[in-house]
Amino acid sequence: MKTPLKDFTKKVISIVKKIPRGKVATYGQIAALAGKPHAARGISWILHSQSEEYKLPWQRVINSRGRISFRRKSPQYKLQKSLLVAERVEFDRDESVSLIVFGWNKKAARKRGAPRMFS
DNA sequence: AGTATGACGTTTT
DNA sequence: AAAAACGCCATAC
Repeated sequence: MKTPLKDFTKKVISIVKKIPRGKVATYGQIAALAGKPHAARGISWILHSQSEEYKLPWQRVINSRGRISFRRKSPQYKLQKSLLVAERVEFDRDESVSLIVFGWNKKAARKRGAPRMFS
């Protein structure tokens, strides 16, 4: 047995599991919901190491810009994108998701406004 | 205890 | 606007 997970981590796990199908949340948003608004980085560790163990819908967690946080060519990027597309999440041509439309909790989208669709 | 890693976020160059 | 710097947090070793 590994070291018991901290409350924060368990909280994060339970929150991630609550993200509805077809919606996405950001790392910072989850961290905030778990009580540590600045632990976005910690979230990445959790998803990286515990997603299999706890069957987390890790694909529904993206960064604050509404984009997938992997390099475009990586297999993980393609996997995540296909999983999301399968849930009816749409990507615009900049490979970004509108947090206004698909964000689980709209507050995250608020802050920064919708990702610029054209530039 | 100090360093390294991880899928981040915000501010400053 | 793009890139770098900085800050932040949880684990592994």
